Amino acid sequence: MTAARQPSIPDARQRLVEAAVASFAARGFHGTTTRDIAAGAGMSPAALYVHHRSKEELLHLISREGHLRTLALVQAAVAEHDDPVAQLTRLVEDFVRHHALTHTTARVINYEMAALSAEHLAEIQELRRRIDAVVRDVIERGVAAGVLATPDPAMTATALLSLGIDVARWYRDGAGWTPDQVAEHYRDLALRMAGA
Amino acid sequence: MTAARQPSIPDARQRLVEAAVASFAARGFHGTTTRDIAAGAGMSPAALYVHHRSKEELLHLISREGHLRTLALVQAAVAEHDDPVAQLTRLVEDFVRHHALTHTTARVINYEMAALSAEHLAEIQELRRRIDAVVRDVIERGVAAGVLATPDPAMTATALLSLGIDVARWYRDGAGWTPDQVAEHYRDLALRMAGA
DNA sequence: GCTCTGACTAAGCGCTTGCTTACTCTGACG
DNA sequence: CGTCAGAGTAAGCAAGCGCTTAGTCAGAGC
Repeated sequence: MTAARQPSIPDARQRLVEAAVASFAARGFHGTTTRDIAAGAGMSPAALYVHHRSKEELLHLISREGHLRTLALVQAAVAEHDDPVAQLTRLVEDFVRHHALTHTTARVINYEMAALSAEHLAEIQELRRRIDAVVRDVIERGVAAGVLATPDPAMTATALLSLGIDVARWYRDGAGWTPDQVAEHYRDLALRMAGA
Repeated sequence: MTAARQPSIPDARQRLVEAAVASFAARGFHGTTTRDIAAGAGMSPAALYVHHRSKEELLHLISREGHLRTLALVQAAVAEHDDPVAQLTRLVEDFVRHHALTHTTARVINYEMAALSAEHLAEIQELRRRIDAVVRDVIERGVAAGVLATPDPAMTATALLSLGIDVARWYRDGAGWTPDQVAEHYRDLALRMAGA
């Protein structure tokens, strides 16, 4: 009973999520119709409501999974090393590469937040605070240990996150730089910014 | 005839523009209705069409004026000095302060571009290329003169512009930092990034 | 072979959308 | 005082919106 629906349901459900990501990224949440999403998944308009409660719930699903993945990414970067400089190096490189690689999803989760319901928005903002705290903590520990130097660690943390997030806005596939090239250059910029 | 309409027309027309900026920034272009805009300007829904051709034309007007102002800002910063380091210092400080001060308008012109018509989008992208060229040129001249040092001036220019633009996304009035504080800190970050 | 479950859809409901039409009103001009 | 231009509006149209209803159909279980 529970095993029998595995091959069928997740596939269609996931196809709808992927079509929603593509549409939301291209035209925004309010510029996307439920018919766009269903057509993108090769289904009739009503099929969306077989697998998801509403258009907003789709956005929430995309947003929550994306933020959880980003939180896991920054936590993993910090867990790998003890030295704040090594942690920051790894964190920025992974964060930037991730935003270049998944720029379509990243665009949705960072620029369509205003379309979330009040409760869903609050949940997402809590995840963002936790991501923010990890980055700020790395810089504060680095400054305390004397291996980093910046007059305002909180603002420098904001700038580093901002720099990484905004990659999702301007990055284009196959136009100039690869995700690895951007990640490496940004890693060096970040180390300079933090006074390593 | 031409002088007589001065006190009346521009006022109502401008009020509609300001209401559109507020609505577009809060809910996005597609999330804003023409009734929202008209109500924000204290008028009936039909009044919008007395002063503007369409909702999209309002966005175009806001976008063009905003980009022209930003272009003028970066050109003025470069015109003030001969030294690339002094030019970059002034440019980043003014650019960032401007994006913090006018974050509502800046949010619209940077994050609602996809809602423009094909022709209007092309016009705006040309303005953005010119803004980009000014910043890239400053860094390239600085590197050539040996007063700046970065392995990829074009990517560093992209990062600096990105950092300034993204201020419009996260900056909140009266929450932590003043526009001047952000401008000063970001100026110092920029000089480190560019290897001054 | 019959039943039942669940993925999927054709049709469409009630509402909102961007924009228009046909009108009123005010105030400047001769 | 009559005319006329232009700011503004009440009412509404056609189209599109998110979502629902009532049903079809394929396959698994007995």
